[in-house]
Amino acid sequence: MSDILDQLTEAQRAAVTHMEGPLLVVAGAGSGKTRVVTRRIAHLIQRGVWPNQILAMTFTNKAAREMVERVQSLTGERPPWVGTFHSACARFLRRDIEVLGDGRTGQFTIYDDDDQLSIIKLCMKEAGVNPHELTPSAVRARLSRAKCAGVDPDGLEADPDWQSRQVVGLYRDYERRLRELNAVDFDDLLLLSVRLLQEHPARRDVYHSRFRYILVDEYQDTNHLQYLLMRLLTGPEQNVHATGDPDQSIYSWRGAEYRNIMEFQKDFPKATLIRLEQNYRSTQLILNAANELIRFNTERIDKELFTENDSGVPTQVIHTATDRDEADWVAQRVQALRLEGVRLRQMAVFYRTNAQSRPLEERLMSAGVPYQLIGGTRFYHRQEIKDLLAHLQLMVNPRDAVALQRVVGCRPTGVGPKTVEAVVRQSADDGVAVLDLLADPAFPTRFRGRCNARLAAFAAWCRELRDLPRSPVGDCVAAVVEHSGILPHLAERQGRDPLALDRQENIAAMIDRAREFEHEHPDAALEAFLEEVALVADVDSHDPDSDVLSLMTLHACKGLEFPYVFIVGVEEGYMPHQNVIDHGSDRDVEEERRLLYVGITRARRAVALLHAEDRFLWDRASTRVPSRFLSELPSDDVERIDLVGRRSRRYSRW
DNA sequence: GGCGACCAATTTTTT
DNA sequence: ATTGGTCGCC
Repeated sequence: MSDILDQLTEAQRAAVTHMEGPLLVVAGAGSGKTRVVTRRIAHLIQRGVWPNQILAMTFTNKAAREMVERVQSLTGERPPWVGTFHSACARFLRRDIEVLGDGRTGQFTIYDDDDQLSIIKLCMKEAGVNPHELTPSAVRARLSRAKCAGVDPDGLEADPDWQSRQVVGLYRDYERRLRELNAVDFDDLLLLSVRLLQEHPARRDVYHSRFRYILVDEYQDTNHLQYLLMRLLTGPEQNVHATGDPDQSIYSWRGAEYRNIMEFQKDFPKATLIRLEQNYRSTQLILNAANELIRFNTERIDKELFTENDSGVPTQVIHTATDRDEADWVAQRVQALRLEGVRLRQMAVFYRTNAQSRPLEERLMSAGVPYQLIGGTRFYHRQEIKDLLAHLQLMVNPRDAVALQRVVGCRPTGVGPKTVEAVVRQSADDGVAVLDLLADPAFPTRFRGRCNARLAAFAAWCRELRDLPRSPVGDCVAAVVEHSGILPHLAERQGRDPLALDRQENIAAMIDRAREFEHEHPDAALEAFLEEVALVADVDSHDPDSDVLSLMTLHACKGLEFPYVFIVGVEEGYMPHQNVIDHGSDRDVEEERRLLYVGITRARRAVALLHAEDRFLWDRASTRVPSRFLSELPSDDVERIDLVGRRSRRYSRW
């Protein structure tokens, strides 16, 4: 017990020892929030609460894992259930989705945003919508926004915005298709869980008696559905604990409403409010810069972080001639710090968009600086990985015709889109899952189309796929790779596809990943593996133990900290982003400012903000303007270094 | 109808 | 860098 309460300030201790009733902790950047949350969980457990009566929801799987580890080392007990909203919902639905009676079963597939987009394109094609007038990604954004706000097609029909009403038909088609495919998208995980709890009080009671303590981290970034979920999961005892910081809300584009945190006390009038404003992470000068910057936002609760740390060194603002010089400066500075004995894992580079990593990577590579890229072209989104996953998804969910199409298309099978279309139509007519139809030994008699030898051979192959052993997971994935013929097919393409070798290696890495998963969860089913793969975030791949430089977007850096931080591309067009300048409101600009605030407050010892005079954008040179946010920094605490016209020409490619 | 080759178009941020 | 479209060949 004693070490749980060790070295805590009064405010922190009050939060840690809070037992019953609603609790809101407004925790500024670097104020020891994680510490407070993990210790509160440990404290609850030590006071006799069973770990499995606690449900904690974090923003990323990595945060969840960390929390589990820390609680475990504090208590030595079995850890509570910690996960993201999405993974918790996936588990609720695996169990209970059939209660909803919309035709979906516990074997549902989780579609990622790419799958979502292809379904929307299909719907648009069928409805004869011109994709140039209304782009599929705009439709997706609207549908997602509607879903996250809890608006169904009927509700959208009443929307005052005609552009929203325009997509009502597509919304209905899209939903119908997902139901037929026995699939859900990310938003559905939340939406259907909310529906489950709202419409089936008996299920809700089950969850209430199971989870007596609910904790929600990063509350400023919850959307309406997540808010409803929290309220629905909170039992009559109201043991709900939310933690967050309105100044770090950076996901409004995904439906996050930081008003949720502002109104917690209205929702729970008995709530205890604890504010953590002392920062233990950064130097005074870093904090001055951050405080001064965020003061320019009008919509916020007044909050001023303070620290008793050293004043440190001024924040540097570096103006270079080109993007190449910018990358060069970072590489050289990293090398210099290394010579001073700073480890690479103590440094990180942040940027606004994933595409900005390219010039950095080139310089770092030639300078011999090892780095890890968080995000970017994500592993699980590579085509060969998606091809392999489609096989597994089809095994689990025999109704997944989208997966079937991918399986057919990833290598020559003698079967093409037209034939698949006919088979899918037949399976719909018969009311039989498409894989079950194909795998049926009586397929030729049940399929009313032409059944030539190639199709019969493919049907036999499908039967073998369906009957492969599904556990243990590692063996299953290896067997599917073997059966799929993906590797020989890639080997054959070696000459024409320069990436063929990489792809083969990625497939091998995927088998390793499955074996690892099997090792961590010996009894887990194939479904569980697919779920993990579908729901892992990019920050989840961040490995703080390997001694390399970390590169990531400003969104991905949330929740992390590094002694030395570089932020590149601090220019109009990136910060704020061009889309915000062109179409955004003041509120959107404020979110961009918060994004930079989050980046700066990750740093313990020093921050450098870089911007270039000229930059290659879409293969064309463009002249850049420093970000408006740079002029908002306190000039006394900032050191401005202008390198334009000095060493630039040496490295310039013009 | 299937398949391979070639060209264009898209990328803000992510569970 | 993936994908979706079109074209010519089997």
